[in-house]
Amino acid sequence: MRDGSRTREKIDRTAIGLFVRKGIAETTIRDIATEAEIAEGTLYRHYPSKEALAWELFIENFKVLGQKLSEIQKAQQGTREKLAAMIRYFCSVFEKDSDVFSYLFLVRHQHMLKLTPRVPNPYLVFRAVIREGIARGEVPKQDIDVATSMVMGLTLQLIDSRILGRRIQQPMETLADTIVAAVYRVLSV
Amino acid sequence: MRDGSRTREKIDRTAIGLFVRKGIAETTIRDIATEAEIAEGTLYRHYPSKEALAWELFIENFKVLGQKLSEIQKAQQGTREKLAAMIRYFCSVFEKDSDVFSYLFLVRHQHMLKLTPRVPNPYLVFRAVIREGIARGEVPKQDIDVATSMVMGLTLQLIDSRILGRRIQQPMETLADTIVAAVYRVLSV
Amino acid sequence: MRDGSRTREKIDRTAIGLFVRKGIAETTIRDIATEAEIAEGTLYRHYPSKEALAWELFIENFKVLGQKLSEIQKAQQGTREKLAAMIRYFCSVFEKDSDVFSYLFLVRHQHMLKLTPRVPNPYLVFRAVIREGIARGEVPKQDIDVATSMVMGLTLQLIDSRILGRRIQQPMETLADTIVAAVYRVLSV
Amino acid sequence: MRDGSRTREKIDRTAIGLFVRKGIAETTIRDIATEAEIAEGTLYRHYPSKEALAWELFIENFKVLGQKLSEIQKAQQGTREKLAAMIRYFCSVFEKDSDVFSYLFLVRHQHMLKLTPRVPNPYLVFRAVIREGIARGEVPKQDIDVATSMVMGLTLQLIDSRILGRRIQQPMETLADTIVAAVYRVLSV
DNA sequence: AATGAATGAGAATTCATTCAT
DNA sequence: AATGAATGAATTCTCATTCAT
Repeated sequence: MRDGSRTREKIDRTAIGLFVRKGIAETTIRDIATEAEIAEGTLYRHYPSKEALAWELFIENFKVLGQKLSEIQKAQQGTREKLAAMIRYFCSVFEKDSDVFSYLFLVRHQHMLKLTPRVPNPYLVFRAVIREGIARGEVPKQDIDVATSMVMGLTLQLIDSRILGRRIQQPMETLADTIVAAVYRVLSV
Repeated sequence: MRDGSRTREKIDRTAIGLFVRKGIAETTIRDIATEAEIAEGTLYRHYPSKEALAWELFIENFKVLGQKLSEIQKAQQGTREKLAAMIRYFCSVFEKDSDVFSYLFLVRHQHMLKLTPRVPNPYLVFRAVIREGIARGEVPKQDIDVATSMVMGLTLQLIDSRILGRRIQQPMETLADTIVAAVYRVLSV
Repeated sequence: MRDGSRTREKIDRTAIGLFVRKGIAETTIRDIATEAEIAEGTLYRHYPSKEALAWELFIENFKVLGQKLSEIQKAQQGTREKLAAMIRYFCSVFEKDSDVFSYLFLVRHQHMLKLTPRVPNPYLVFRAVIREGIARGEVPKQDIDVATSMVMGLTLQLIDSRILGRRIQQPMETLADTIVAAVYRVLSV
Repeated sequence: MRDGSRTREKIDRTAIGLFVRKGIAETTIRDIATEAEIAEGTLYRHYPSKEALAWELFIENFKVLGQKLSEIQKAQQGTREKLAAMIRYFCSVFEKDSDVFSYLFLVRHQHMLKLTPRVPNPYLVFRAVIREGIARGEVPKQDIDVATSMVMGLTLQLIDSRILGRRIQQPMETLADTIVAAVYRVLSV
């Protein structure tokens, strides 16, 4: 049991790193096994297939992100505070574990359609907060999905530029306040 | 003599469609050949490899988009008009040729690092316009790259939601004015 | 008719050169067409297939070599003179058209078994001369095929070293007398 | 764990046999796999490509032959004994493992230019012995490379005729003494 | 006669997965 | 649980040959 979970963590970390750097299709089981210093067959003790590995790594981290956002949101009172806390969390997650965040970010299109409404979902958390803000009168009335997309766009595109590492080089945490301010200007119609 | 340009166009259109729908790695040469109604070998008279095909389809369309944006921007006087025209163009391109636009959108991370500064680049066109707006005093002073990322984020995330086709269903062109207004609020610091 | 034979000669020369330099299997029709400055389809006006091309180039030149050797041999009286003239001819052919000679030399194994006894054959000419020399008492009695192989080996291995161009660098014609002398010592049992 | 050395030997033996019988280009991976009773993919666990397989089979056996000749030569005192032992060894190798010998013989031209001076090389061993023989006064003074080529030609052409199997049918070992005698007559200027 | 685009059978190679140890 | 040799289906790519112009 000790060994088992150690090995699995090594697989997870290695796989996410390679998936982000080379892409899933371009990463072979052998690549993962070599970098994780295990045998190829060993991977199959922990995951039934490469596809399952990619999916699990996505869905587990996606869920956790959704849950965390949900908790963070609940801990705040006003809409502005909720959004601010969520965006700050997004930024801090990226800085703390940029591989995991980048993985979620880069492969989300491939998996999005497989998501059930049950799965805790960052987009839906943002959406709920904005919807509630409108209901409470803290945010002007507007199309909720358009607003949610724009709010997320402000955040994600900065992270995107940061991942590409070309333009944005400051830590995302530094930018959180800027984003929050922009989000509020956008939402004020 | 038979002229290959017809064949090439068929390959291009088919490949982009499949790449967007299934992903590049998941699309086989046979898939493309079958759907384009050509022989597998024929593809190799037009592109030396699948990888080259994916790259050419990216870079050619990427360049054209950059060039078009550049022309559109030049045709306008004020910063607001420039940004408005560019965003409207983005939206209209997506509606008119959503496969090409989606392809650029979805694979840009894989190719971005291979771009030379010489290649006409949508991001850089936006950046130049915003920079000029600041210089002219039409836009408040602020970090140019942060501003550019946020402006693009507003637009791209809406398109993203549109591609996933779940939340945003209205045509992008309808949203252009909403985006432009939001962009201006964001830029007003 | 003018054009036809010109084209054919260009094909022949180009093909032999490429076959010797790269090997037959490694030379493509496109290689030949490009270097001969013709279209790929044009080659098929002159030869029904690549295999036929390789074979014709072999057998035509092989026959000519056999015939020439036969004539040369007949023009001489004594066995020694016959052998000397033949070896000199071998050497001079190599110097004058080393691609053709190398081609015959390098691919002979692939084709040898397809030869009919009717085809004029250098080995058989040498063999006949040696056999006659023994019959006439000009050469000591010995196994004819062993003797013929050794005589040809003396000549061919020098040409081989010359083709590889590493050790033997003087023109083969310079070596002819040395070879003839060695041949005679070998045959003298 | 299964040990791959058995499999590798089977690949080697099968491949050499097919390469000699059909030619390298004409032998497919499938041919080898089928005859060796392995899967096609298995071959690639042992060699990275067909080309690498052909090269390794050449260079490994070439080296061994060079080394053996070198040892054999050292074990003898006089030049005549050295040459005799080497030629006898050549003949016996051909009889014992005619596929390996034929392979070296038939493909040497394709590989010769890739050889580094470091690789133990049969030609160079013969050359060294002849050079030493001249230095010692046991062989008349003469051009060393011409002499070496002729000595090897005597042996190799007989083997060549034997491979083609048409004229020479007696075992090479029977011919060794004949060759040695001829070699000596050739060298005696 | 010549062209070169198109064909498609066949080859090499890859790699997720299995399985004997 | 772990290993890594073996598998074989699937994929990319090659290239001799055909054929419309």
